Parts: sequence; structure tokens; C-alpha cells
Amino acid sequence: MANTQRTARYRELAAALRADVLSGVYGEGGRLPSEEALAASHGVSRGTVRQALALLRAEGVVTSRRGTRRVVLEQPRVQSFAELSSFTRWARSLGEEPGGSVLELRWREADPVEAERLRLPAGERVLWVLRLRTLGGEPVMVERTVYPEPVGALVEAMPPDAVSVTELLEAQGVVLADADHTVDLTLADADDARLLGCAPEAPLLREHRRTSDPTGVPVEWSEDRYRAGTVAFTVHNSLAATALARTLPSSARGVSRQE
Amino acid sequence: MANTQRTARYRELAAALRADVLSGVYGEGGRLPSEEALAASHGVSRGTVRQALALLRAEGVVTSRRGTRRVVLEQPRVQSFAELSSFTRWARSLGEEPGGSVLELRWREADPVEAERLRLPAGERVLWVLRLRTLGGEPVMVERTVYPEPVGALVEAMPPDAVSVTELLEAQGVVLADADHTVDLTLADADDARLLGCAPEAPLLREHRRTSDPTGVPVEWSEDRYRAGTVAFTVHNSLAATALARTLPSSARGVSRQE
DNA sequence: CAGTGGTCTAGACCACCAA
DNA sequence: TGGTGGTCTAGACCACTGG
Repeated sequence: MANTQRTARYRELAAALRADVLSGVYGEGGRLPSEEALAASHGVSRGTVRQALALLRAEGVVTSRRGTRRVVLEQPRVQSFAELSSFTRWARSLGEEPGGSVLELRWREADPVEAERLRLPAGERVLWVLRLRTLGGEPVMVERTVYPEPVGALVEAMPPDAVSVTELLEAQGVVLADADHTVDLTLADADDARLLGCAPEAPLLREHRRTSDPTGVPVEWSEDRYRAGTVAFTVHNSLAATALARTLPSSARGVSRQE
Repeated sequence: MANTQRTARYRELAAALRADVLSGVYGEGGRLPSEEALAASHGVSRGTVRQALALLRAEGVVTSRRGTRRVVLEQPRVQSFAELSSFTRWARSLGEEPGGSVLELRWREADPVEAERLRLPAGERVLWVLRLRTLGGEPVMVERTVYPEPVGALVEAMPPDAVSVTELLEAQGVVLADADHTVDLTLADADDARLLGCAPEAPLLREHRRTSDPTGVPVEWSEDRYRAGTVAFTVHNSLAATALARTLPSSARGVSRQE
């Protein structure tokens, strides 16, 4: 009695509930029906309902507390890290027209940082790509990415004006499963300034991203620099869900080595 | 046969597994035992094992794929948004000595943005607080926070040099359950420059944060400005877990069609 | 005190991966 | 083809919230 063929039941349920919530059926600050009631009305077990609700909770759509029905949170949901893995998808979901072109591309040896991030032996060959990304024709981001050998070969073969590298990669069977993002601030160098049309030394929002495939093997290591004012990164977190992480003993955490 | 008294079984299990992974028992890129095996060896049901593993997965500690055992991802996991809700906790977990002091504090009417964020009627009275945050004595962040009436009263009564407002609030029974964070970039104004000891117009990393209690009622709305180079925000996401969000029908989202 | 979400179990079938 | 994770069920007890 398992359904995995198409979309999982709990995902369908989540979608249905999400739609209800966003359309204001329950009102902001309103309460959802009980799990029992949802299970009955949708003809599934309570376990499935809970799986669906866990999704909505992670998205920040509803709260959850023992003893009380779930409460509807705000709805804004502008743009969160969920979409971040692909510039193109992110742009489209905002209703903007994404563009992009490869400005430079070459094979070279990985520097120590790149090798470590891609989990490659030092000096391994990697494909380095410099891209300019635009929204509605306006330059907004400079992207410097390195790909390990196998993936690099696929990227190299793509047309230089390919809008979505991610989608092309997926079409070739490369699955992107996990990503780590780090956001900080940096200053525009001469190239950035020229490409983005800003002053040299102008502050830029920087994102480092490492993406892995389902096996955990790194597929991409990228540094993206956004012009000020063009993006804001959003995250939602439920403290309950992450409380544990804070209670842990430091265990095997050396010094505070960070990047 | 449910255990909720102390820590849930699955959280203990998660902690144990996390410790194992971090101590390198399985090796980076190594494989975890099967769910069945873990269930047997820890004397719990498979369901409980899966709950534990879901935590580790969300933290980016392990992958998961149908058909194969889970794979250990990298271990860095230094500082992520999980800790972000409290500057103090974040600092401590880095091994740094957090400090802070209230520089200004007054009741005033909420401006339109604040009212909207705190979900209050326009012009409602709120407590506005300006704090300087330090790490090891060095100023790193300027925090401007507004609190709605009830919480504000508690904050007002705190000693001006209280290190952790969050902890004091929790001690008073105010539970912080959910938070939305937005990160972007801004420039230092005269006050920022003076307080942080940087040049006016110097670029700063800015975080907007709205925190709610378990009921979904906003408790705090804050704008924090970090000196460049003092922080980096980190997030991990599993695409599998968020794939649905991208596949959704536009349902009831006004303009800008979603995909 | 009744209702509700949190935790846990035992068992089932399926889809997918690797051998 | 066998092992593994993904999904689903049915039922149970508990902790907490609220009237």
C-alpha cells in the first residue's frame, strides 16, 4: 500500500495544504484542522499527514506545538535558499528574465582551496569558468566556478550563451542533491567592476557554494558576486527543530577553524 | 512505550550518530550501517532511526538515497543559521567571548514597516533598543531592535549590560520558536561608523530578523549590521527536500507567476 | 479534563542501486 | 537479485494546552 510511483502522497497533501494556506482559507494566524481530521478527510493515515506537515513547517508556513493546533504563519515566502542552487530557477520564480554568458573558460590545475572543496588531490585538472549573469538584461552577478574533470567536460561542451547550466547538467544525468552556501561581503576587483558596471572597490554580496551529487561527491565549487541591492538571501528556521545542535558537547570540534 | 520525558530517543540516537560521524568512525565519504542494523543495535524501531537520520540529513552530515546506504558528508559544520537566533549563543559556540551593552532605549510609535513586521496596528507603542555587540572586546555589530508592548516591558527592565537578552527573555517565559532571516548589504551611517570604529560609508553585512513565539506571534524585529569580515552566514540545503516547492502550481500567489 | 501534537512500534510493499 | 532507503498504515501512550 505504498505509493512511490508518482508523487508521494504526503507531498501531494503538502501541496494541497500549502495552497489552502496561501489562499487564505485559514487566515493568517488561523488554525489548521487537527492531524486526525486531516487524515480522515484526505483518506490517509496520521503518519502521512505528519510527513506533509513537517514539510510545511520546514518552509515556515505553519508552526507546531504540542497541545495546540498548528498555526498559520505569514505568507510572504519571497525567495529563500531553496531556489538558490540555480540562478536561473531563482530568477524565473521572481518573474525576471535570466540571462548569462560564458566569458572565459579553461582547464587548469586546482589550487589548494579548490582541491579541498572538491575533495580532489592537489593539482588535479579542473575546468574554470567565468560567467556574467543578468536579470532583464542588467548585469547583476559575476560567477566563477570550478568543475571537476567529468562534469567539466559536459560544461565545456555547452553553448557559451546557455542560460541554465544546471538544467543542462541535469539533462545529462548529473543530479545536484546537496549544497552548502556561505554568504559574506567582498569588494569589487577590476574585472568585477568592468563586468558589473560598478566602481572598483564597490562592496558586493558574495556567495560561496559547493554542490554535491547524491553520492556526496562534489560537483561544483563556485564564488558568486552580486551587485549591491540586487539580491537578499532569506532563511527560515524553527528553533525546536535545531535546538539539539546547540545543546551538543563540542566533541570533535578542533579549534574554531572556519574558512 | 513513548519516551518524551527527557530527551526523545531519536534525538539521543542522532547525537550518538553525529558524534560517531564527527569522530571519523565511518570516515569521510564512508557509509553508515543500514537503518535495520542501527535499529537492532540501538534497540529501537526503524521509524525512530529514520527520525534521527532525518536530523543529520537536515544538518548536512549525511546524504540519503534510495537503494544505497547513507554516505557521510564533510564534517566542517562550523556555524550555520541554526545558532543565529542568539548572538550570544553563536559567539560562545565559536569559543569567543560575547559582550554587549544597551546604548539607547525608548518607547515610541511603530513605523509602518515595523508595525507590519510585528503584525501590530499602525502607530502602536514599541520599545526601540540600540545595542553594540562585541567579540573579545572588539565591536562587531550594531543591533537595532523593536519589541512589542509586552516583551518590551521585560527588556526594559533588564540591566543595560546584559550579555544575552535572549536567555533573559527565555528565563521570563518568552519562548522564541521561529525566525526569518534576510541577509543583504548596506553602508555604515555616522552612528554605525562611530560605534563600530569603521569609516562612514563602509560596507556592512546586514541581517534583518523577525522572531516569533510558538503561537506565531512576532516577538522581535531587528536589524543587525556586522562589520565586514567578522561573520559569514552559512546554510545547507538538500534539494530533494525542497524540490516540491519548485514544482508547485502558482495557486494563489498574486502577481509574478511562480513555476 | 478533553483535545492535540510528539514519540514510538511492528509490519508491509515498493523503487532503486549495485553486484 | 538482494539489500537498502522511501512511503504508508494502524495503533498506542505520553506531554502539553486550554477551557
